[in-house]
Amino acid sequence: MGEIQRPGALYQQVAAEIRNAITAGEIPPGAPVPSESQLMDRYGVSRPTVRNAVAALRSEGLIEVIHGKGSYVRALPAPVNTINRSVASTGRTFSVLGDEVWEPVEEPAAYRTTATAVTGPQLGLDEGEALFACDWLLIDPKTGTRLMHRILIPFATAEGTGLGEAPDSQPTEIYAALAKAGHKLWWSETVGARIPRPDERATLQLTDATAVLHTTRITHGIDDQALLLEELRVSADRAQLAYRITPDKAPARRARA
Amino acid sequence: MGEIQRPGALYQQVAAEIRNAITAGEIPPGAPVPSESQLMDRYGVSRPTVRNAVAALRSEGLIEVIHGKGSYVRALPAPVNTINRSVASTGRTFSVLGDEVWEPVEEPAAYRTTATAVTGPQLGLDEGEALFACDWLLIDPKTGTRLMHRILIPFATAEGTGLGEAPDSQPTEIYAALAKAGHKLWWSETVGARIPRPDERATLQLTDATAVLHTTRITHGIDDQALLLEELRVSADRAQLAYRITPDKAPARRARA
DNA sequence: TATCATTTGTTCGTATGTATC
DNA sequence: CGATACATACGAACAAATGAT
Repeated sequence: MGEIQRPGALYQQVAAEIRNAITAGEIPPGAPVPSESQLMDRYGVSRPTVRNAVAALRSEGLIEVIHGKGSYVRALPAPVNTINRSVASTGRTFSVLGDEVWEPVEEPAAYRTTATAVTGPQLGLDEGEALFACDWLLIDPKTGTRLMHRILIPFATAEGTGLGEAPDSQPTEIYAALAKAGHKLWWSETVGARIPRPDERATLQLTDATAVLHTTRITHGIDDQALLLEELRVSADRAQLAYRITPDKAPARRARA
Repeated sequence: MGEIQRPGALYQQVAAEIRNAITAGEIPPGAPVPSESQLMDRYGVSRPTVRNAVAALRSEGLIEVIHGKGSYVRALPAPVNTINRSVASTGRTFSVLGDEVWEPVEEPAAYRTTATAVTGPQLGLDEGEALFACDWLLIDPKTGTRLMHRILIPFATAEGTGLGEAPDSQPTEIYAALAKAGHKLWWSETVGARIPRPDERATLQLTDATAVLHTTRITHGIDDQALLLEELRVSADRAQLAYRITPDKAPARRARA
């Protein structure tokens, strides 16, 4: 690191110096970043300036700060769970593939709720219509990765399948019940990500500067009718989602991606 | 908002007060949050404390701060591009579906590179083996959403298809060339997210507190051989990805979602 | 167990720079 | 130009967590 002369705010210059030292490998992953007082001496700046620089690197996810101990370079290629979102079927039995076994952290919470402006249209319901719901908090004991799963079952779907009595069933069991009721199933799924809300940060035990992966899966039956909505939330630092894509025999519209 | 009495740091109590006012709808999206001096008076705290609280809400993505003007509640359900990652085919012609037309912002950059510790195994190559590569920066003119696309073509794939001469081809053209060479194509895709690096924040024009969606698509041909690697990066605030899932006729292993 | 030095966290005060209107 | 509002920077003090004595 050399003397500071580059443009911009002081704290950004300090942050850039440290950032360069990290990306250049001078401070390897896991190694401690100089303490605040050392940085004050090194760059001749005040403590607020140093803390501002450290906060910037922290929000970039480049370093981890431990109260009373110090700052450390984050080992970025963290262990990752790959969650396979494909579905396999043998007749009317469905299975979700993957190398992980997700175990409940707490008892599933089954309750009733109503369709919102977001979930209503996806399920073909009006806002305010009643739904069965069940929330799971799951963990992969091998890696400690936590996962939130929510399932919404419209009354129309529950009728005739007995799902209203057991809204805390596993998705594969629900798929089987729907297939038994005569549905030929397929799924549409959207994937997004965002900065976690405080409550998500707590329940998923997320560290600083981590995003949340958020998927919404709609189960479709006969006539492409929407039967079921599942939501999945998981730390983007710990997990990624996997899909298998096979070409559809659909008419082409526009190209380029 | 009432007087501050809850536990925790002062700035966190202030942040919680403002957060509650926002989530309760007292300050609707787009409306200004009280200025720093107003918050100082309102809660009887110093300027650094107020700034700390505002910084917290800012990093949560709850408010947007404009220098010299004020802080405003972010309109969270932002306009979203839904990028359909399915592939349609009619014979040897492939198309990528979606309502957007992505246009190049700048000329594509074609270059040669080598397989890394990450990309090598995915393509079945040793680290350091040479590759053709091409980077695109695309934009959806309707929404202004930007998108980074990178394609990696191993030499083995380029041979016999003439792709080495035109590494800046569209993916659909490359798919067609591979199908013409006798490959029956399918794709595997992984989706992750992370906090953007400073350069990604600049090229994708990301605002504060936005994550980047990151997908890696492998094109498979005969014998499930890996032929091609595509990477996609896009603002998680602006875009989500969509997949279609149909059940595979594969043997079941373990259940539980 | 208790104490102490080190390090980060929180809070106050104050001053000046810069962008917006 | 001036008023307002956010950005940067310095100084100072005490609180809280950590690790070693």
